[in-house]
Amino acid sequence: MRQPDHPAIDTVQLTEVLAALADPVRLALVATLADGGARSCGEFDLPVAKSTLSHHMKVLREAGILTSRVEGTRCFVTLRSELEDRFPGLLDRVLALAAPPAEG
Amino acid sequence: MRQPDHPAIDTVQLTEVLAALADPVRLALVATLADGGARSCGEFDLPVAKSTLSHHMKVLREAGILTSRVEGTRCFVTLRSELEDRFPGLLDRVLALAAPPAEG
DNA sequence: TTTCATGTTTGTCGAACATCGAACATGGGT
DNA sequence: ACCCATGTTCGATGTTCGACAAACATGAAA
Repeated sequence: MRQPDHPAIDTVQLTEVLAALADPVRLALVATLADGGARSCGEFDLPVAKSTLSHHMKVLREAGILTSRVEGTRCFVTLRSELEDRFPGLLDRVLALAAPPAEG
Repeated sequence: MRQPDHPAIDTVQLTEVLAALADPVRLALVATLADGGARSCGEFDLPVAKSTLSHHMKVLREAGILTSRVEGTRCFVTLRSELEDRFPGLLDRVLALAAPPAEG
């Protein structure tokens, strides 16, 4: 597996980021990564086929939201820290609001 | 013209709001309303046909982002203040980041 | 009532999207 | 070399989106 390309963070548009986050599967995916840790793609427990998951990863990567790193036969993803430089506070806010109510 | 329906703010989903904002025309539209004032639909200077504009208004209304009020033959729109209750800080953050660089 | 202004609704189009399964590519183990 | 695990890419399918023009609805003005 070749290392995937990541766009220069300056070229990422706000509407592109919003569109990437405007999907339940992708938002759940990003929320899982919110602790800053890395995950292999297979670790996500989402109700989609692996090809679909791969697609969503690509959308998030191209929106500058996460980075992929290939290691052996696995692919680790992390939130892309530069997104905070480009759109300060955006992801934090969205993730805070996307978080489960956490009451009771 | 009948008064348009607005969804109960509790029923609005975050992904729906994000999707509504993830379009350049709609984002520009919302940014114009950011001063809190009302505008009639015709006041917006956007490069789309009026039917298209009407469609975008509908999307924003159904996402709980703005309210429409019909007055005579005109239709006034405003940002919907309850959105702030539902998703605190979201619109502020997005609009701050969408704002023109304002340099020079 | 006829006309005009302002929006909305409807129908249509092509583009983009979400999803899947199948096929493929790659690397690690045995 | 062979097999398995892990992802990616491809092709197909159905849905949604954004755009427009045309038709409609409504209210105000003449």
